Amino acid sequence: MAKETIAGLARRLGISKASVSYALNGQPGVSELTRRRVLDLAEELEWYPSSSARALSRSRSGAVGMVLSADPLLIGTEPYYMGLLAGIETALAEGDMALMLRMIGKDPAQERATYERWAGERKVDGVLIFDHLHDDPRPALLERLGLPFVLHGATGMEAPPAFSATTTENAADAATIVDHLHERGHRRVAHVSGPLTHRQEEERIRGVRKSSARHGIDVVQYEANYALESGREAVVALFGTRSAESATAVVFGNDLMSMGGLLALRELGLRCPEDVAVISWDDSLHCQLASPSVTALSRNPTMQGRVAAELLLSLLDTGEARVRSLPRTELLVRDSTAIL
Amino acid sequence: MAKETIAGLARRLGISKASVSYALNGQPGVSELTRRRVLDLAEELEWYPSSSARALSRSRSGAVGMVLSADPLLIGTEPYYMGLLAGIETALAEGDMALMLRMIGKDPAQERATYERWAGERKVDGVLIFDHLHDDPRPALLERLGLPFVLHGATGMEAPPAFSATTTENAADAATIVDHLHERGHRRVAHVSGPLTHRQEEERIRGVRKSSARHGIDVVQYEANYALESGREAVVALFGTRSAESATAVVFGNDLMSMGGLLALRELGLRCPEDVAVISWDDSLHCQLASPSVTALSRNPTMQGRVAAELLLSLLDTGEARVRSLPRTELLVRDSTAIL
DNA sequence: TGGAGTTACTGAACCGGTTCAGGTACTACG
DNA sequence: CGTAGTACCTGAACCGGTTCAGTAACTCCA
Repeated sequence: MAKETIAGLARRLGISKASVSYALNGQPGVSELTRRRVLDLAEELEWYPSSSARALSRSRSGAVGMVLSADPLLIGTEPYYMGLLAGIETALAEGDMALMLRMIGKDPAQERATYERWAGERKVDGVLIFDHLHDDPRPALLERLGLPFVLHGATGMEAPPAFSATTTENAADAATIVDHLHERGHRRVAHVSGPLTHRQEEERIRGVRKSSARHGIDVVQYEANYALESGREAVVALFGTRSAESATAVVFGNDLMSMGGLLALRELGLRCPEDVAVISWDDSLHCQLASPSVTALSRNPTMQGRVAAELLLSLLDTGEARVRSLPRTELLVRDSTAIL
Repeated sequence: MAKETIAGLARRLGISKASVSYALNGQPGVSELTRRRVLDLAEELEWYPSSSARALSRSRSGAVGMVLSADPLLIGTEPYYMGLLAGIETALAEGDMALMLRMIGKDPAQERATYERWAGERKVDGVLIFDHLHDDPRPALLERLGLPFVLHGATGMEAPPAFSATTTENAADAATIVDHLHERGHRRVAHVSGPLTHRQEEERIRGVRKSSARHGIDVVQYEANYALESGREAVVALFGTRSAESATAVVFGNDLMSMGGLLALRELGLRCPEDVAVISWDDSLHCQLASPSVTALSRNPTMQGRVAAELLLSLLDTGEARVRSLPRTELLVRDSTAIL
């Protein structure tokens, strides 16, 4: 089973390499008869063109890269990223692109080095990046490297960005959440956000403030870092000293912090939802399984991943940068905000 | 910023392409002085060799593939695979290999097609496979395709397999679990396994039977399918009719089924651990967060992934197939098997 | 002193595709 | 009938590395 090549096929059929290539790629320049003969032979021999040879001559690797930069401990527990990944991969597969995955710690230098190397080696045709940071260095870096990219979840842009991106309706989401809490009778809520270095958090905070003001709701802000433990700490800080003006509801920036918060409430002897209601900005199995189950905003990560990947494919295809806002989120009301 | 090539470097330095190549790859044939000049220039120009050109001439793609074949819904919720992935990726990165990821549904034909294509296109140098099935067609297929592979979690081999694999100590794990239950006073336990098409389940069942017999414990067997819902169904089937001979403890094959089981127990009005104790063959955040928290066997997926990846790297390097048994597991005792 | 051995280097072939610039042969049209 | 146009096909260059065979200079030792 010596490896066949295009030259081999050509020899067997008594035609030139060029004709075989044209036939395989559906390009004009060969008769229908010849094309059929080539395709039939390729199938019969179970032959596929060498991806590296193709990549070299086309100057296209056929792969896109993704750097998952997160605490290794967190990575497995963050269901959002897995859903996103699944959506991205299926969309890429449909566009006949491979996904190259790199997992690194929360080290910006390493992420940067990865992009530099990928660009230099021309190992990927483009990359997907997420977690839009304040003064995010990545767009400029990738621009300089000439590596096409899509920023998933761009936020806080005054004007639409000059690059491809998906955008989230953080203000609308904030309104959904606050409206729900208001309807449930809450007049003083705490908002435990992720780190403010993430631009989306700024936007969420603004949104929560604005919606709350409209309803005459008081907001207490607390900055955490998406980890379970930080959700716990937030609750201890917010409710540890049972001050009279404690909030009656807490909005957590993701599902893990919600879980941490729930644990802390229990430890403090506070009941959920009777004493404190809880609502999560991210849904996941954790929210469903917790007791009480946690009301959550479902962002449908798989769908989001699909949208982002399609954006990247179209960018690679046409070279045209586009911005698409992500599909509507959905509030899944569960026990943690039940009416008493 | 026209893309530099090896020819460009050679021209700038006034030497031949061959010398540049030798210098870059640490091969003999160039003086130390020349090597330094080449390396310095490469660094100065931020130049990296084209991966596709290198892949073509070396006949090595520099990537390994992994097919995640699972219900897309399940994929995000199965923390085991994410941990595994993280371990694999970090080990591969250390060996300067890239990870190519493909996610497909539970469709064996599609998995097979993926391997055939990867082999034909020589897109990956090897693959990692897991979930050893009964009459698993993949080892033979990959052998035929000439695609090196490591089977993660091989089980039920009479003799050590002829290919690279990691093996799990299912019998020892079963003993750990049963011993613990016996110590806690249980004399009749139910074992909710994953599908018997998975070879590891056969081995686990045998192990549980054997250890139980030694302790004079009765075992009820139930075959489920790893999904949350199937854990719930198992409990309903086992405890729905409150027969006198109901078990006092349930062993679940993974964390998701444990969660489903916990929900079902609650619905049936059975208390855990008072009426029925629960123990999970897989640990995860779910087990920690559940109430009661669930005693679980931690398999340390990240470490396992690392071992599997290292095995593949050494296979690609030396061509020598090896079998390594996975590191010891650890029983994390939590509330679901508390002493009353 | 002369031949073997070593070191440093080079030209050219090669990996396996894609693509461009022709070259036939055949059809169409004025 | 001459020529332009088209359909089909080919040889050769090219993508950017690696590697082999060969050459020149220099060392070493009998």
